[in-house]
This record gives sequence, structure tokens and C-alpha cells, in this order.
Amino acid sequence: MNFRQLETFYWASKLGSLSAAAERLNATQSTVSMRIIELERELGVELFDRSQRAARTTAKGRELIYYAEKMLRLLAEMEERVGGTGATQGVLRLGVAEMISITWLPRLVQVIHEKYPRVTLELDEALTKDLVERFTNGSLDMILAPGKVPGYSVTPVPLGRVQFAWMASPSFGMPSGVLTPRDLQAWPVIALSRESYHHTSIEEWFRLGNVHCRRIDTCKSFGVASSLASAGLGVTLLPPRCYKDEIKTGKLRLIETDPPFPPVEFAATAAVESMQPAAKQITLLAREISDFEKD
Amino acid sequence: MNFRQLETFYWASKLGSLSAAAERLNATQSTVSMRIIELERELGVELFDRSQRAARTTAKGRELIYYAEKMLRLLAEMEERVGGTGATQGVLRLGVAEMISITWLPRLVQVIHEKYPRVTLELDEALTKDLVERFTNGSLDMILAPGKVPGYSVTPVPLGRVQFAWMASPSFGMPSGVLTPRDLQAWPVIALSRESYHHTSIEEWFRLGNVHCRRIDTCKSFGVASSLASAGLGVTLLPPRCYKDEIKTGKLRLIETDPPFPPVEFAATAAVESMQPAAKQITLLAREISDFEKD
DNA sequence: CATTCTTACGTACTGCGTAAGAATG
DNA sequence: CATTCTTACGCAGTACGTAAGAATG
Repeated sequence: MNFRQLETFYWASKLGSLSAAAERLNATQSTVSMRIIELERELGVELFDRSQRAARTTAKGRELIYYAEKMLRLLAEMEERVGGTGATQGVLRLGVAEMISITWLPRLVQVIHEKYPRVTLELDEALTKDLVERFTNGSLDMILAPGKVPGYSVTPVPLGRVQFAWMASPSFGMPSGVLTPRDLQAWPVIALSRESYHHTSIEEWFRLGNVHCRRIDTCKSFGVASSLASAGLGVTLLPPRCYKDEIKTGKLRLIETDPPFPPVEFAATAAVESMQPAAKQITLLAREISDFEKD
Repeated sequence: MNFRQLETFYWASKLGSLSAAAERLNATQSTVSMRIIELERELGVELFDRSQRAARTTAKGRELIYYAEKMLRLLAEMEERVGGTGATQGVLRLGVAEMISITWLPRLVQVIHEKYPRVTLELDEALTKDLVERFTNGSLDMILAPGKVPGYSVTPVPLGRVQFAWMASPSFGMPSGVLTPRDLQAWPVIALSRESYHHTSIEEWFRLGNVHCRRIDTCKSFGVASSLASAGLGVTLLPPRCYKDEIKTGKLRLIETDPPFPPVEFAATAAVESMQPAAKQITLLAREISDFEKD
């Protein structure tokens, strides 16, 4: 009996499927199956009910979950306490919002590799909503995203605020001076996908000005939004610090508004009892690396 | 990292020597060394101080002992609770007194093998004193012996009483009838080694009769004592049930005494938190198998 | 019939013991 | 110089992935 079998059993029972566990563990279905079968052989007990297609745990299996989880947590704690940072190994599934991936993510990755040379990163850039969902169901160990993740068993670490500003092509014919939501409302807006934090925040900003904007076009990234805006297809909301060049070269022009767009709070979030002991430490590392505006 | 490494580290630190751990684990020195080195490599930490010849644990090593022990206990508990009896595996070091080895030990061994087919037995017949010592220092998982083992963290299970009686060769010229310690005192006595339970009990019996016996010759086993007595070299104290044949064929004659020799209490003893989960169960098994006179 | 789990098989690797080497008291 | 730990090396058994098979809804 070994830790790999227990870990495999843990995820197979938690995810309710051997194939899901295989994906989670970066192994093939057949390997996962063999590990479980070997574990059952060693214990002399059936852990999964094979009569159905899906693998459901038996009573004995459910008993084992308790021990497997306890064992894996103890292992993680042991590696964290006894081992140096170089000891922690395995895969860290890190979900990041675009804002972070285009700013200090590369530096974070580098520092992680230096401090945790045996940890493999699996980066996942996606919309905050998807990140939160994947984090909640356990397929991400940690996320770097705006807003707060709901739930008690998380350790959110504030990363600072990011200033967003409206911008458009100078050739777009926007009036100069300070504009209100009402002034902007008639112009086509370019935002990220309907369900994104970006999109929601924009709608909120207009709503607080008691107006609805007429049209919101959506795209998938800041990069695309910036291109579209540069091409004169609308006004968009971007972090100026990332688009200095476009502003300098006159592709984009900052639009002052009243009220200004409220700064967006980012946070690093890991599960309190993550199986990956590095996760909690790396949220702190992220705070150090982050160059967002802090309190 | 795996359980074997942790188990090896546990014993190496507990016994204070890699070679002792190797013997305890039925492995070679080099294997133990490699397991420790690999564990250190994986944790990125020195666990033993190699500057001296003996392997002393470092601070980090002492931290790890806590986790290793917790982990191994959890593993044992898991196997015990989740696995069938067929699941427990490993080596059970069983120390037995001669009285048991010449009566129901074979049956116990057979039942153990049936119920725990994956458990290997390491039988050790020795004097009670040695058994208790080896049990106390951890080189025996369980002992079957007369008397009580001192200490709190043990689970003694009474196995019943055994009647011992004085006997000698009919040609030895002992007076017939009921003899007192005073009557016996002058005759040469054959006992087990000076430090044995047997020897001590005999001295005690004479002491209670307010006499000292003149000479006690010693040997190493009941078998030898019986031969010597049969050959007319003295009077000895043996369990009659084991020497029925000798009595029937007239090689030995029972000697009635007043007071009679008090029956000897046997017990099966295992450590409360034995690493070998089968140990506690097998003390109960031993009670079932034992055909000693019970309350 | 697509999905999910199991079985078969060849390969690569890990872990062991033997044996020789180094260090310590 | 005997004891204790480490290193070298060859072998054997284990664990994996690929691929094919069986079963289920």
C-alpha cells in the first residue's frame, strides 16, 4: 500500500469516476483502475461498486475515504513542516485572470519555480466566473482573480487594487473633457464575455449612473478589446498601465469620467486545507510579487 | 515518499542505529541506508547527523518522528478497520515461553496462518525474563508467558493457569507420601536457568516453607530437565500434562507435596498501540486456543 | 454507440541484496 | 581493527502507457 493508491482512491471517490480521477492526477484511466484494483486486493475489500457504469463507493470504501483524506492531509502537513520549500512536489493548478497574466504572472511563475523547483504548474487563464467554479469543485488549487471567492474554507490574500479606465481611439470622435455615464451610454461599448467580471462591473457602473448603455459588444480578452477599440469600433475599459504604449502612440485615448471607474480588488485564494501544501504559501508569494496598488 | 521509508526512518530513529533498524525490518543495512537517504533527498533535509559513527537524529529528524509515528499508526488502524483480517500483513514477532511452545503453540500458529495469511511469524522461544525484556524494548510485538508484564501501555489477556508438580525418577529413592518443602530440601533440584521464572518460583516455594534447598542444578528446557530427572539426577518441577507418557511408563513419578505447587498464571501481552495491528487481535485468538485451566 | 471501466502486453524504472569502500572510535 | 554507514552494480519485480476488450445506459 502506498500514498499514490490512497491519493488515487481519494480523488476517484471524491470525483465519483475513475476517468475524472485520471485526469485530475495526470494519469491514464487504466493506471487509475489498476491502482484501485491493487488497493482492493491488498485490503481484501471491494471499494467500488462495479455493477453500475459509474464507480460508486461501497460502505468499506466510504470508511476508507476518511482514512485516505486524513493520511493525505497529514502527508501534506509533514512535507510542509519538515521538508524545505524544495521538498514540496506535485502539480499546482493555478487559475489566473487575464489582468494578472499580462502583468506580473511571469515573475510569479519564475519565483515559484525557484522556490519550489519540484512543483509543476498547470496554468489556466479564464474568466473569473469559470475560475471560481473550477476552484470550488476542486480542479484548481488556487486562483488569482478579482473579487472575493465565496465559502469559508478559503484563505483569500488581498493582492491590491487595479485602476481601470475608459478608452477609445482618438479618431472615434468622442467628446473631450470629463464624461458621465449618461455621456458614454450612447456609444458602443466593448467588454469581455457577458458572464465576466469585466462585463458585470461595466453594467454596474452604468446602473449607478442610472442609465443603461445601448450596446455592449463582447470579446474574449483585453488584447482583443484593445484592438477593437483602436480600430474605432467602440469604447472599452482597460487598465491604462497595460496600454501605455497604445496611449502614447495615439492608438487609444484615455477618457476621463465622472464618477471614475472604481478600482478593482484582486485576491489570491487557496483552499484552507489544500492537498497541495505549497498553495497557501504561494498566495503569500503572490502578494509579494504583485505590483498592484496596495493599502 | 512512501510508507516503507517512513517506517524505516521510524525504527532507525527509535533504535538509534541503521543496522538495528535493518535487523528489525528484515532488510540489509544498505537498503535501510538508501531508504533514509532517499527520504532526506525528497524532503531536502538532513534527518540524521552523520558526523558521529552512530546515527543521531537532527532537529528536523525529531520533527519527522512525530509525523512518521502518527502516519504508521493511522495506517495500522486503517488496515485494521477497513481491511479484512486477510489484509494485515507484515511480520509478527511472537515470543513464547517453553510451556506454550510444547502445548498449544502449533495450533495457534496454524490458526494465525489461516486468519492472517499475509502475516509472517517470527517465533522466539526464550526465558520469560528475556521475552519481557525484548518486548519492552520493542523487538517483540507480543509475548505468551507466565506472570504479568509491567507497564501501562500493554494489553494483558489471561490465558489460564497451569498446574506444575514435583517429579523424580521412581528409582531415585524419594520417600513416598506427601512431602513438605523441608522433606524435599535435601534432594538435588533441577530447574531452568537461574534467572528463569521457573527457578525463581521454586526458590519462592522453598522460602515459603522456611527452608532453602541445598542444591539447584539448572538446564535450559523442560525437556532436558525431564531427561535429567528420569536419569535419576534430581527432582524437578514440570507440568504433569506434558509428561503423562513418562509418568505412565514409569520414567518419572509424581511427588505429592504440601503445600502443592501453586498454579502458574499465563498471559498474552501486546503493546496497546502496536504497529502490527494483528498483535492485539492475536492475543484474543491465543486466549481462545489456550487449553490452560481458566476461571 | 459513446462512455466507462478492465485486461493484456511491452517497456522503463525503482528498489533490493551483494559486495566493496570509507569513516569513526 | 571492528563496527557503522555509504556507494556501485546487476537483477528482479513493479508501475506505467498503449491498445484492445467488455459492459452499461
